Amino acid sequence: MIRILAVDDDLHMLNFVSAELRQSGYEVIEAGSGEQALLCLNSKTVDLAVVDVMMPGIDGFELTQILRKDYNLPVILLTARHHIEDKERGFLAGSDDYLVKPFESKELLYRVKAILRRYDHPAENTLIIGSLTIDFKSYEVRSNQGILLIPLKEFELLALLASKSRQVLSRDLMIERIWGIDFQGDEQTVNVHIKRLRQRLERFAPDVQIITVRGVGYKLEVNP
Amino acid sequence: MIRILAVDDDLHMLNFVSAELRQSGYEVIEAGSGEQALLCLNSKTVDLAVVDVMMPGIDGFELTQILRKDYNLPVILLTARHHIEDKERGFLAGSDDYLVKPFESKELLYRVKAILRRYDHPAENTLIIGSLTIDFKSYEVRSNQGILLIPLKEFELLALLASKSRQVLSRDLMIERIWGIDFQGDEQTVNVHIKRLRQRLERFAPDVQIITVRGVGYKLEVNP
DNA sequence: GCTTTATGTTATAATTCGGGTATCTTTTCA
DNA sequence: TGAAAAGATACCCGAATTATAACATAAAGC
Repeated sequence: MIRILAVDDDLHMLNFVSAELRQSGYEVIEAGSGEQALLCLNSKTVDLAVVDVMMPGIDGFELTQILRKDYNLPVILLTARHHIEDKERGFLAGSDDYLVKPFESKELLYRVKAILRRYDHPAENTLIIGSLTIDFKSYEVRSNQGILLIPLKEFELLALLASKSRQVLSRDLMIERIWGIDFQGDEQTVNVHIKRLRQRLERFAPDVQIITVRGVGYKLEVNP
Repeated sequence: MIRILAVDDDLHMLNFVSAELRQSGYEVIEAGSGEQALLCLNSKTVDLAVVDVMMPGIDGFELTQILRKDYNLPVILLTARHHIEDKERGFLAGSDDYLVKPFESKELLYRVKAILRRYDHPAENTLIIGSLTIDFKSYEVRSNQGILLIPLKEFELLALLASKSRQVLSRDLMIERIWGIDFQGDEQTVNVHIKRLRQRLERFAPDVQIITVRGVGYKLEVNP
């Protein structure tokens, strides 16, 4: 099931959008504000976001930036105006598409489809990285050495690193994604978990390595 | 260099499109018909296609289908009409986006960028300068000699110089951009980092050189 | 209820960077 | 030509960053 996050402070519009999307077989999560949208993402994974530009608090541009950067989500922006400057801001923020209200529902659906088609949708249950297979459903990690059951936090850390393999992720980002925005603890926590994960990988999948980039964060690399 | 295939039987429009794209730094290959477009693809690889709908022979819809299916190319369709049926046909054929003529050139450019980004096109996260590739996501520098991991400050310095290659940058500017406005230290610091960077490049990418412009600053140059 | 495991904290060790400084080299121009 | 300025180079060392280990709870399993 493909899950779409719809964000709009205008309830009327929000209902319209989600009704149309649901009718086409998508699962829709509704959020009345940018803040609420981010909360939703902590508990649910989604495949695409449809976001209104004009909102109090975190506005559409800001939200788009966060969704693209931290969650790697495709975004369709909705706006009442169609000034070129708005489009410029939207695309700069990283939106994938831009719809001017009022629009026909078909228009929205086509654009949703086009984007999902392009994201060739690896929302599967497993992720293969080097000799490792990470199974999100069973929370297992497999390699040619067998099945490894690892603690949740380490699993999440590995999954996060693997989902953005080769990219350096900051400790900050990891904490936000794994522990949540309101985690009180230290960044040292990440270091410790990295250490534990490394120990496991060392024996279990020596070709997968966690590289430290001093001053920035960590990344996952696969050696030949 | 990102290469875009522009297809239109209307030469006036074709010139407009390719001029705009070229001005933004893309390499453009022009084709006056669908048939010609397919011919081009035999000799050149391209990253994206901008296709007019109304063409004699193979029309835009048909071409889109072929490009998507056989070449896995993203496609932006251009049309004079904006009937919803046309958009429907376009999206069904597999286009990624749809622009109605007349459109502003910026509109086209944003959509091109958005699509390339959607494809997670390497060009969006990397800077290529001579034999070097600077990867901002992995903080790696690659050349035909392999992968180089360099300290953060040197990486930032290289990235800055590369992003403005051939332009002379003052030490002042570099400090402001890399260390921040409130850096207390000496301009000598820059010299030292330049020295270190030079040593690295010497072995790793001899075609890329940091030139001193006495009394002004440094610039990056690529030798043939 | 006892043992084991998970997870965060704290303390300490290890490492690497990055900036300072001293000295040598080159350039410039009086 | 030679003194002064700018830059290159070599080296040092403190401090910020990260790694590691040991510990303390809490949760889960038996």
